[in-house]
Amino acid sequence: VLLTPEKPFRRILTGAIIREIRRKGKFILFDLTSGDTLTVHLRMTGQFLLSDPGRPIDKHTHVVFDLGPGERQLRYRDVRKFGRLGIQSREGDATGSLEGLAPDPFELDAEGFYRRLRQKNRALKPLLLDQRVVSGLGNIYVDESLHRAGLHPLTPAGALDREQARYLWRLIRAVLRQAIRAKGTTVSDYRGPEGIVGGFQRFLRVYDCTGDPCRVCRTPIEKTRVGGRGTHLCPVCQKREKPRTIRP
DNA sequence: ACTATCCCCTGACGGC
DNA sequence: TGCCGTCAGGGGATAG
Repeated sequence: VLLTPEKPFRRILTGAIIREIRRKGKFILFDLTSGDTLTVHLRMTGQFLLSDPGRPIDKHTHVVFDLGPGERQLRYRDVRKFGRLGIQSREGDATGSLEGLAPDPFELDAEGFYRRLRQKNRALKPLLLDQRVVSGLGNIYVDESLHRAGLHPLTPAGALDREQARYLWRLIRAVLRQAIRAKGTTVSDYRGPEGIVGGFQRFLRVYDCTGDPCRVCRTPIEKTRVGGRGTHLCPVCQKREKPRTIRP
């Protein structure tokens, strides 16, 4: 392992062996045999790409990992440079801290989710995007989950009863599972490590569907702004009023 | 405790 | 063609 960044990076990564690659929320975690962990967040435009070592390094590639003789290189590319690479070191810890990060939808059960939004006055969408409440959900998957659950993004989180919270949780997990199975959502930049686009954009029902007819009621999908984020919804299926649970 | 706003950075797109 | 404003899968800092 090798390359560009700072001293602790080179020191810890040079010659390191990756024991396991994990995910927590939006973080990719490379556990090394040394006990240290490389933590990565791709943010908006970060990409890991496997590349033949001979290929020229394009101008947006910032880190190159040599994986060993005869292996392709793992290259970190990031047009907007919002992504972060850090090291969680065994002793002192350092740049790669995941402190405060909530469990993700595969680490938390429906009851735990309900407890986290119970008696909260915050609107549902900003709450779901808050990585200290639940991790792993971004703008696309929140919009998609809320539409499938028939919930308006501004619904006060505390207004959901236990059954409604469980229902939303089930749909959140279903959306994420399907998106993972489809290998991600490519609206524009996302690429998998082999450079290929994801497949979940084919299943989007509101995100990036402004003006298209809602698949449930044919009402045109609207785009608004909630908590400073672009927000897509069906004005008929997702009423601001009292939420209701629809059994599938 | 929570909201809104700006900022980080680059590229794409629309209007003039 | 060029210039300007706006917007983008995220999230941290700061002011109110």
